[in-house]
Amino acid sequence: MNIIISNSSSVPIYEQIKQAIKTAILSYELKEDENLPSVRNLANDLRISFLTVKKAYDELEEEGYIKTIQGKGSFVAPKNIELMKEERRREIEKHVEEIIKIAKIYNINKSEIDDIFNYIASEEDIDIN
Amino acid sequence: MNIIISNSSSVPIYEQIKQAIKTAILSYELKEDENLPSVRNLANDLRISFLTVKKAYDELEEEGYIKTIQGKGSFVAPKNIELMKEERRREIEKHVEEIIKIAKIYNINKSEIDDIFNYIASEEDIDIN
DNA sequence: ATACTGTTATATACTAAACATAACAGCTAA
DNA sequence: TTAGCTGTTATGTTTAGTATATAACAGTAT
Repeated sequence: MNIIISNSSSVPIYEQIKQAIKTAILSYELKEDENLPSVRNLANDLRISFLTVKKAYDELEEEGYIKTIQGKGSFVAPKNIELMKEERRREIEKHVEEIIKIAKIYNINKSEIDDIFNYIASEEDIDIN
Repeated sequence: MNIIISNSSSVPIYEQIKQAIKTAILSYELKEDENLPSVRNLANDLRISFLTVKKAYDELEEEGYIKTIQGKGSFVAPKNIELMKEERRREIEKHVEEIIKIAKIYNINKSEIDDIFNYIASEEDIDIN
């Protein structure tokens, strides 16, 4: 797993770590029961305090993404497949809600939004269909 | 103009004010040269410090949305129509970019995204087409 | 035992956000 | 002209969140 954090970002470091690990788990890059780096190792790699990593891990555990056992380490929690699909969907829903809210205020219709989709998709050089 | 702020939100109060006024301007609810509430009045209405309102107004001026004249008040700045369209589009683009990033990671295709669109649109009881 | 894991406690530093208060300055209408 | 609005500036305080360092403690495995 490759975590890159930005020191200058307004997003807290522990939050960046959480996001990176969440994404890795939801995209199956990290598999069930797979070992996460130890708090001290990851902290050394990222050149930050282990307390910052611990905070990220603590919250990930609270949210059910990982499981930590004292003396052993942290592991990807076994997760309900349906639940994971739901969570990925929710991420998208949040943004769609925002888009629709904006479209409503500014009277923008679906075809205009589709145009933006196609524009962004082509820019990122991916096939969205 | 009706501004509602949440004290418990993690979004700063001055940011909430900025967003509300920006939206009102971009949606033509506030028209060119229209008078904004005075910093002290708005502060009283919202029961916050006038310094917080001033911070919001200062940044809105910096971004070109309003114009402030000492002793007179703050006014909606005359804006380039094309520029406004661009800005509204950018708001949507930001979200589309996020959606595509997520779709890329999780292998979600456009029809699934469209389903979500239709779902949210129907929930909000609006015609998106 | 040693060397890894995670845990806890304490203390410090820094920053952003929000506030209170007071004094000052420009505009305008009575 | 003055009263009562506007905005401006300065100073200081409080609070919460983030991140750090250090040290000591506890569980696991070889």
